[in-house]
Amino acid sequence: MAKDKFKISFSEATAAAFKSLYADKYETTGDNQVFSSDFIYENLEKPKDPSMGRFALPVFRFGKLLEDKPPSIAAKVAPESNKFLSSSLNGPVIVTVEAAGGFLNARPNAELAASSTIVAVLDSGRDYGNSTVGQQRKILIEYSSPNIAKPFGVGHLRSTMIGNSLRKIFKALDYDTMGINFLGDWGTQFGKMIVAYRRWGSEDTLKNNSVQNLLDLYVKFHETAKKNSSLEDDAREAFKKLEQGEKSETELWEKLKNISLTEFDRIYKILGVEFDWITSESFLNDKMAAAIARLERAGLTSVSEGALIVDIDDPQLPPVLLRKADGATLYATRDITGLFYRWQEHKFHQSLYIVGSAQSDYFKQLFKVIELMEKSENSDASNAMSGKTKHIEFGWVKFGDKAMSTRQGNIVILEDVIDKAAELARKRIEEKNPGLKTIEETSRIIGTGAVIFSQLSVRRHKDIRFDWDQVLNFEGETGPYLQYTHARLCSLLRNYKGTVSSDIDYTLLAGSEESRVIDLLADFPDTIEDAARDYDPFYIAAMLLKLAGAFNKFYQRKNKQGKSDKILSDDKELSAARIALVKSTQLVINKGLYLLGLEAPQEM
RNA sequence: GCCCCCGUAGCUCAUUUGGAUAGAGCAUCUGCCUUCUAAGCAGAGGGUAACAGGUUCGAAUCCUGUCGGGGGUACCA
Repeated sequence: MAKDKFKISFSEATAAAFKSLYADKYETTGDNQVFSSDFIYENLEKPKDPSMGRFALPVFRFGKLLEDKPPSIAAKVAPESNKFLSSSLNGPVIVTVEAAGGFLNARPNAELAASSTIVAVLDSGRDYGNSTVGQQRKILIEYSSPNIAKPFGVGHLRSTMIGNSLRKIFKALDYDTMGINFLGDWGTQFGKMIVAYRRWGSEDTLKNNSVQNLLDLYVKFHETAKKNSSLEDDAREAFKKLEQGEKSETELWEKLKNISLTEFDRIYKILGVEFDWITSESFLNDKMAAAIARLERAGLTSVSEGALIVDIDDPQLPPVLLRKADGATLYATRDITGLFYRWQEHKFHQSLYIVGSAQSDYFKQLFKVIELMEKSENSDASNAMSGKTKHIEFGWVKFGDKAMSTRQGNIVILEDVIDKAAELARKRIEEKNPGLKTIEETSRIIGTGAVIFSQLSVRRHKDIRFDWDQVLNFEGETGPYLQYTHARLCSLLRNYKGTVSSDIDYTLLAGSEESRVIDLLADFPDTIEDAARDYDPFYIAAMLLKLAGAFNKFYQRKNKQGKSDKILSDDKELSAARIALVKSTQLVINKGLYLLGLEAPQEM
C-alpha cells in the first residue's frame, strides 16, 4: 500500500511527542507501541464523522502503559505533536492535530492535500488507483458458471457480477487474472432434460423462445417426479448413457447445449461481462479417470454402498463421492479434475470460486480432499495447490420470501429485468433530455447499470432480496445515480472552454465541500485494495456513492446571497481550479464504475 | 438431530481488524431550477442494534445461552 505522506508526518511527530512527554515510559518500552511511528501509522483509523479530520489515532489502549487517562493523554499529546509538526519543516504545516476525548484527530493542510491528490489523479488519469502489489502473480477467478439448458436468471447474476468486478480489481492491482466460466453442461440434470424432452418435447420446443421452453420442461419434470419417482431413475439412466457416449443422447445434448451457449453469449454482451476462458464440465470428461486414479494412488478412496468415495475424516462433513453406484461421475469428480487441470496448466497463486454460500460445506470437502491428497503425496508446500484455493461465498438472491429455485420455476429471467429497466430509463430520457442522440444505447447502459449495481451495493455475505421496485428505482443509492453524476461531470467538462490542468491556485479549493471530495479521491487507491482484501466490490460501490454525494453537495452549494455557487464562472482562476477537481472526480467515478462493471455515460 | 450464515429506523442496507453522539437511501412531510443535467441538493420525523448474560477502558461488532429466519446435511449441481 502506498504510504500517505500526511500520515507519515503525523506518525513521526506524534511518536516524538509521546517520547518527550512520557520519557520515563519510553526508557522501559523502547521504540515500540506509541513510541514507534510505524506502530502509530498502522493504528490510524478513519473518524466516523469526516468533519473531525481525515484520520485519527485512538489512545484509549495506551492508558495502562502510560499510566494516564486517555482524554488527558490526547490533550497533552496534541499540542506537542503540533509543535513537532511545525518545527521540523521550513515550509507550511502539513498536518494539524486536535484532541477530542480519547482521540487524536488529524487534518491535512487543505491546500497541500488538494494539490497532492489532484496532481496524482490528473497525472495518472485512468491508471489512478492502480498499484503493483500483485507482481503479476496469477489469480484464477471462476464466476457465473450457469447451467446449460436453463435460462439465465437473476440468481446467476450475483456470482457473475462479483467475479467480473474482482477480475478487474485484481487486474488493477497488477495480478495476472484469469476469469473462468465453468459451464454446467454435464450431470444428472441432463438426464432429466433428456427424459423430459422425450416425454413432452418436440422439435418445436427447440425453436421459438427455446430457453423458456427448456425451463418449462425442467419444471414439469420436477413436478411429475414428485408423484412418480421412477422418473428420477430414468434420468440417472439417461445421464449414464450420455456419459458412455450413446449417440441419441449425445445428439440431443449437443442441441440443448448450443441453444444455451448462444443465449448466454448474448446476455454476457449485454452485461459487458468478460471471461478469459470459457470451459465446461464436459471438457473434463476424458480427464476424470486419471484424476480418480491419482486419488486412489494416494490411498484416499474406498467403496461404500457401491459408490467410490473419499472419506475426509471430519465428523461434520460427509464423504466426497467420486463415482455413483451406477458408475457415473458427480459434480465433485469434475471439480476436482478441473482443479488438477488448472493447477497443472497455470500454477496459480490463488484460485477463487465465486459461488453462493449454500455450497460452503461442499467447498470445505473439496479443499480437504486436496489437502489430504497432497499430504499423502508429500508435496512440498511451494508446489502444492492446497491453501491456494478459496471459496468466495455470497448470500442468496431471494425472490419474495424464497430462494430462487430453477426447479420450482421460482425464477426471474434476467433479460426481463434488464428490458424493463432500460425501458424505464428510456422514458426518463425522453422526458428530460429528448434531444439525446444515443438514447437507445444510453437507456440500455442505465438499465443494466441499475441491475448490476443492485448486486454489488450490498456486502457479499448478505442475502439480497430481489425487489422489482428497488431495482427499477433510479434515485438515491443506485447505479443510475452514479451514472447521472458522471454525466453531469462530463457536461461541466464540455462547457469549460479552457484546458484542464493541475497548475492551479489550490487555495481556491480549501473549502469544506471541496476538501471532502478531495479526501474521498485520496482514499480511492486504498478502497481498491480493501475490495481486493475482502474479495468484495462493495467497498468501491460504497465509496463511489459517498464521492458522488460529496460532489453533488459541492455542485449545488449556495453562496452567501443564496444563489448557486457555480463551478464555472467569469472568474478564470476559480473556474480553472474547480474544473481540475471536476476532472479528477470524473476520472475516479469513471474508473470506479469500470471496476464494478458499469458503463459511464457522457450524457443522459 | 447436527453444522453454517443471518437478525440494526416502516422498508432496503451501512457502521472494514472492537472505538467518538449507531449513519445512508427508499417511503412520508417541508423547502430549492429565468444561467453549469432537479436521476440532484438542503431540512424534518423515525432506534431497547431480536432477547438475556459475559469479556473489555470501550461491544451492533468478540464469547455463552434463548428466540426467530435462511441454508447445508454422500449417490443433484
